[in-house]
Amino acid sequence: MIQKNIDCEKCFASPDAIFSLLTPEELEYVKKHHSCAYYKKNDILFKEGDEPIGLLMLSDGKIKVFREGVGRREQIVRMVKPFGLMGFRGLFATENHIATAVALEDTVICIVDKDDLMKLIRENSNFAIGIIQALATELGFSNRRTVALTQKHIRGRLAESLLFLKDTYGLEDDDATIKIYLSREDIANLSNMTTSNAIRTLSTFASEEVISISGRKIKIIDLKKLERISALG
Amino acid sequence: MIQKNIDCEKCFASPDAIFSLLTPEELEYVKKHHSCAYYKKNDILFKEGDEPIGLLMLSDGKIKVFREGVGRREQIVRMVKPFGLMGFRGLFATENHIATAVALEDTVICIVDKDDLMKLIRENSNFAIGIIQALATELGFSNRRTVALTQKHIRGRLAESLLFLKDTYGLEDDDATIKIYLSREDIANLSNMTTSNAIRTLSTFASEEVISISGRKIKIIDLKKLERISALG
DNA sequence: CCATTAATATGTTTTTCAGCATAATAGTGA
DNA sequence: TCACTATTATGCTGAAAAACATATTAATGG
Repeated sequence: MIQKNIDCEKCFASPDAIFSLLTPEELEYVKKHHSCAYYKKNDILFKEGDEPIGLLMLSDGKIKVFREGVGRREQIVRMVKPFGLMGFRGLFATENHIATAVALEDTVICIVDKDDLMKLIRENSNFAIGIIQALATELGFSNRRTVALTQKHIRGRLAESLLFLKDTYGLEDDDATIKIYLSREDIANLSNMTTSNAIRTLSTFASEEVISISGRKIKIIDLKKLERISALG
Repeated sequence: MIQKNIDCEKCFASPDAIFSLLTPEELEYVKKHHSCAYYKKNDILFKEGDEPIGLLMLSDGKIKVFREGVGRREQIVRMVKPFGLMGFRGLFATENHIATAVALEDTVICIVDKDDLMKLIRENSNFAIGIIQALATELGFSNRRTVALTQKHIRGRLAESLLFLKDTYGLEDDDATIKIYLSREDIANLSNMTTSNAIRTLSTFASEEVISISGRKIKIIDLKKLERISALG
């Protein structure tokens, strides 16, 4: 699965990626020592219980990270977009992965092994602060999400998920269609509801002309209304 | 509210506290530059929307951290025990507080302002890693909790909360009574249910002889059973 | 110490949503 | 291409939990 030193240039070039915080020497070092991995749609990057191997940066593609709860029902806790970091939390909490990561489309990731990661954190305080920022942002997201998922009703949860997907992956050229191709089941697992209810509620939103649906493509027609539904709960 | 340089010795002496990672010089510096703050039961440490001022370490007491959701209903996202860190997440995510912290009993905290905090993180990689560990652990907790709160049924959620309180604050000398004094409302806000349902379900647990209740004191009678209820959902 | 308010307790009603069933449609592999 | 499977769609039923109502008990302040 893992091929050495191919095709993560984007990770090293993008100003959005955490590697932009490295010194030229460190960057050179990482370029030499990292690995790349390629995954096809539905491939598993890591599973709950696996030992973390280091820092994974998504170079290309989309990933869902979920936990299995009661009755193997999955709850998506994160959606990753390019240059997002994964897989290193457990290293620091000294535990194995508590979630599973699956590619939603063909995906390339960049891997920095744990020793190199620790080395960078120790040597470069900017990089360490970058890691802290990533965790702090993610924790904020998680706390907000906990409350939204537990307190909002189905319509509110689904509306919030759609807005979240829009914010995360953006819109297509029509400036309306959410740039992700998710099954109804994934949308349900993101929004803490059954697949039936995700389908049903999406249909309702469509009939209310808040969104329009064409297969798995979801177009936001009335953003204000969608935001209102989300805010109201 | 804030008095300078009094009574946080514990924070500087405990091997459990993050300050144990500081060099003697840094420790001296923090001892000189920190502040102490004293709060009575129900006092607010910080509110959702407030600007973070630095790192808060709980020296003595107990604190709940919650977010207000739909209809001002509060969801507790964290319970802090001595030497736990608070209030710095927003500094790194560059946003204001997204939650409110309230003292559950008389409380002493130690405050390191943000400039000093940044200085320590930049200078001492062990300290930086300590901060990373705190965030990583908290994020793991939050993710687990999201799934438990959304997927488990009332009994499972309440059982889990009781076990969580036991693990966080420990047991009294009888090795059974949970060492915290919480209102039913707080228990409900921790467990994502209405106060009525918290009261009702606690009564049920008592009648099933899983716990026994004496006012706000909760004694765990059948730990195995409680764990089973929590695991089952 | 009493009056007032807050917290706890418990019963009843209503809403929300999960669970199940069934059908139609879309995807996939031999 | 056709058979087979997965996904989407929709209706119906029942369980779970919120909302509401009303006592009862405990805590608090004048």
